[in-house]
Amino acid sequence: MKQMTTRENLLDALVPTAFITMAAMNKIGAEKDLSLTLMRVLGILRDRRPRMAELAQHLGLKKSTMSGLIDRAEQRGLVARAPNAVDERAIDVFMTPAGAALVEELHEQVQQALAPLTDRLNAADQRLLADLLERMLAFPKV
Amino acid sequence: MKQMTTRENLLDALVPTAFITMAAMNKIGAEKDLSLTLMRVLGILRDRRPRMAELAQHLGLKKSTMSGLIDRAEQRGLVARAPNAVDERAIDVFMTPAGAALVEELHEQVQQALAPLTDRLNAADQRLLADLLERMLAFPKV
DNA sequence: TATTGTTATACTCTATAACTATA
DNA sequence: TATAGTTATAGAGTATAACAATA
Repeated sequence: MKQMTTRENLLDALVPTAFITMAAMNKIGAEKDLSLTLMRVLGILRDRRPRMAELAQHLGLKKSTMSGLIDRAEQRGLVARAPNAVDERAIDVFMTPAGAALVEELHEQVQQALAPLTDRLNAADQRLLADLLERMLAFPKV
Repeated sequence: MKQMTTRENLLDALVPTAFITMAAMNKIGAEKDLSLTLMRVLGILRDRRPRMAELAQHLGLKKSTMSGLIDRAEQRGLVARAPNAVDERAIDVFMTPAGAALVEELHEQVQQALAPLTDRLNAADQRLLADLLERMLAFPKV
C-alpha cells in the first residue's frame, strides 16, 4: 500500500467530486442545449456585467471564442450586448430576464440532481463541508 | 438577503470548486493535448480494464464517441484495445505503460496547480475535507 | 503602438444514423 | 432480435491569424 500525503488524499477526493458535479451539470444543461461553459457564463452574469475581454480572461478562453459563445447565447435571448459607457472599443455583456429565469431553474435542478450525494451528509456536516470549501476557495466568484 | 437552505449553501460552494478544479485540470491537460474526458478515461484505466460500452456508459457518452476518443488515444500510444475473452463482440480497453506514466505525471501537476487552494487549509482541515467528500461520494470510482 | 472585439478557418468532441458481426 | 463496436456526417466549442476601430 503506497503512502499518501494529506494533500494527495484531498486531491483524490476533490477530482472525482468535480467530475461528478460537472457530469450532473452537463446532463442537466444538455437537456436545454447549454454547455458547461455557457452555464458558467450565466452564473457569472447573475451578479456582474463584464465586458467581452474580462469574461474571456476570467474563463481562460480566447476573445474569439467568447464572440461565438455570446453570439449563440444572444440569438437565444439569454444574454445581450451593449456598448461600454466609457471605453468605446468595449462591449458589455449582461443577462436578459429570460436568462436569469433559466439560471434559477438550472440551479434548482442541479440541487435536485446532487441531492442523492449531498444528503449522505447530515445538516451539520453539510454546513461544515460548505465552510471548508469556501475557506479553500477564499471565495472568488466563478 | 435571501434565506438559503443548507443544501443550497453547499451547492454554491461545490459548483465553483468543481469549475476551478476542472479549469486547473483542463489547463494542465491542454499542454499535453489531453481533453478532460481523456484524462478521466486514463484515470479509470488506472485500475480497470473495461470494454468500450462500459466505458461509454460510465462516462455518459455514446459508443461512437468512445470509438473516436479511444482511436486517438490509441494512436498516441496511451491506451490499447484487445478482444474480450468471453464475448467475441466486445473489445477491452487498457492502459499502456506510456499512458500510466503520463497519468502519474498529470496527477502530480494537478496537485501542484491546486496547492495554492488546498494549502489555505491546515493539514487537519484537509483531512476533514477529504473525509467529508469521500463520505459524500460513498466513493464510487470516477 | 496596444487593446477591444469580430470574422474566417481548422480541429476536437459530441451526437445521430446506418452498418457489420456476434449473442 | 438485441447488443457491441465502427464509420460517416454534422454541429458546438475551441484556438490561431488577420482585420477594423478606438485608446
